[in-house]
Amino acid sequence: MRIEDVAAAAGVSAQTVSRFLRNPDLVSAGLAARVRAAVEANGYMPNRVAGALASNRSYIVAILVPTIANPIHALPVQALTDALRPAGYQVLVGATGYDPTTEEELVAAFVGRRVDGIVLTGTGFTPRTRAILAHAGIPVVQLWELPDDPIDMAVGFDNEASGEAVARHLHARGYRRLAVLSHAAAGDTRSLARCRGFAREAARLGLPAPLSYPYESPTDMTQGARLLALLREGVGRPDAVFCVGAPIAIGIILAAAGAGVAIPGELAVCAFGDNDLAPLVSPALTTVRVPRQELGRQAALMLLERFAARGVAEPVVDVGFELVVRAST
Amino acid sequence: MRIEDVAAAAGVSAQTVSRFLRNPDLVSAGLAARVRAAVEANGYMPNRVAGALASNRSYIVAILVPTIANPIHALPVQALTDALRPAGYQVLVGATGYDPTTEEELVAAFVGRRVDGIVLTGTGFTPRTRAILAHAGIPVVQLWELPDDPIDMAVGFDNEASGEAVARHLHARGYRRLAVLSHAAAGDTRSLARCRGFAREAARLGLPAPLSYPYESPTDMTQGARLLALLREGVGRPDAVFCVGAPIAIGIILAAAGAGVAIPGELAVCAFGDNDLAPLVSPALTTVRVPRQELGRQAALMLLERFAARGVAEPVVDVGFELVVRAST
DNA sequence: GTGAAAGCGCTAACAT
DNA sequence: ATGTTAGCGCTTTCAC
Repeated sequence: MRIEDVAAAAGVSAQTVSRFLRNPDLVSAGLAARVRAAVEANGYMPNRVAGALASNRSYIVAILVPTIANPIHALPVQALTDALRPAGYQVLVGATGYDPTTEEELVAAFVGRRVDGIVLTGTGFTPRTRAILAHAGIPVVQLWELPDDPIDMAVGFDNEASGEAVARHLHARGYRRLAVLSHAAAGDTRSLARCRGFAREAARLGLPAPLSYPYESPTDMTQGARLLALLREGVGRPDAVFCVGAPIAIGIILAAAGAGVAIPGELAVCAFGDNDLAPLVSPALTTVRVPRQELGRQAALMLLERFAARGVAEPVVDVGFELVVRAST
Repeated sequence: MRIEDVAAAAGVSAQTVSRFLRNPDLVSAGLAARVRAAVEANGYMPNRVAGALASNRSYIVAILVPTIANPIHALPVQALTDALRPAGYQVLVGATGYDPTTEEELVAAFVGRRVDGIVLTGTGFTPRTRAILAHAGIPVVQLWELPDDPIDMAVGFDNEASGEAVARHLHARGYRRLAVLSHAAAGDTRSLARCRGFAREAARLGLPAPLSYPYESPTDMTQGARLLALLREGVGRPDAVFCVGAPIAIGIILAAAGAGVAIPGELAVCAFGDNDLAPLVSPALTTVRVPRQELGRQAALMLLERFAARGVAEPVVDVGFELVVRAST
């Protein structure tokens, strides 16, 4: 069933049906009624692929995340999806696994599909990724960071500053022997930035360089026991640890209870990334909270503004972060 | 830059470029080299929208979930995405929020986009949803259940049986005053099935009907304290509770520590849905584990088989479930 | 307000 | 192995 068949059934031209479908007000009441009847009688569903080809608008937005399985990224995807749907947009998701090459391939695939916009939870772009995006000329929103040299638009916060804030907090609480646990993937540039800020501020405060222990899986809470043991054996016995990823911190707190390690007495624990569990574990976990929903929602709003051809006033939006101090430090 | 421009640059026909792009082996080595050079020189990216229209294959699969923000659903989305990508498919996600009407709208939108297949984490379909799907004639996989009357294909397990298994386990452990906590949304038919199985088996074992307390947000662990209090005041003081959703159970276990309620001494706790935290909390949580990755992966495999026009031997796949007994019961 | 004509950029089917 | 022809089903543009 094509638009022309509906037109024939309604005794109008295909153009009238097309107009009615997109904006019923453009069609006189009489014809509108006939078209509506014909559409319903035949169960006609417009072919949006053909529409996309003809209009050069796909009404699809793509989002790239390291992994959807991590709630920290699933939430922005959900918020983006929700904010875009009322405007008729659907969301295509790609998981890069923190791999810049996969990211490049996905960007190429999405550009080939002529998506109307792309949201990137970046992974240290390859030069070609940037080139493809520039060449495609579609709106791009970088999420989770505030790049000096944005590809196009960005919604994020200052990752280095978040690490600095944590270092200052631990220092103010009297902790002097710091450690940091972070994700080892090369593509996780934002984790690196947080660590960088943490180490720099520690140095500025006259503290020794934080001991650093990388781990592989950012969501694997069972790593807690292993990492806790590592910390307890660490050179100079750290008295506070900054986990750049809340699940690891939760794992440590739960493991500490079993191992009889007093928190924060023997070891203070805090984390980047708020988590539903942070206030519930015992002791409650000090975290850096980022408005993750807002990240996705803002990205959607900026894209919609662009689609409406209104220029975006503020191409880089800082949603900020907040240090939520709880009992673990 | 269109395919014809590339063809002109390479001194071949558009068809040769098209062939080369999809299967280089179909083109002789000499021409292949020229085409490749022309493609790269011009940074040509095929327009997959036009390709989809001409071939009637979009290489897009849609998946509907209640919400992506819940890890229980995010994992199958990730697994589906991963399994489909090597075959050149991308995934469009829709969040129904457990609302059948939203589900219907999303199904209509996806069908309009001519997706090659749809995966449904169903929400008690409206009749129209079924009609749209039947009319579209595309492969459909229902996830998380084994319907008697599947729309097309299904990958799941027996939800009622999982509730029954839990009831038997609690009875065998000597618990006699059961309660069940479950999600209140009308569209959450699978939670209802688990409760039904639980209650039916309890009756068969001669136990009184389980007390039932519904809650709104399936992922809100802070509900734990409130629900724990409710249970402690419950008529006949339940000695065991089945949480149809692990986050609630985790919340209860964490709250119990603060409230000085002994688990399982004063209250046994178990849950449907395994969770990374289940083995880590104290006491470790007894759960029904479902192979969630397998759910997404199997759905992908079945769709790919269909796309390859090989008939699917087994249109309904039971991935089973497993009762993982831990210290909380 | 409505309709006719001309593509959008690709692939299927057929011919060579 | 390569080229030619004819759409895919819609929207854009322009005429009435």
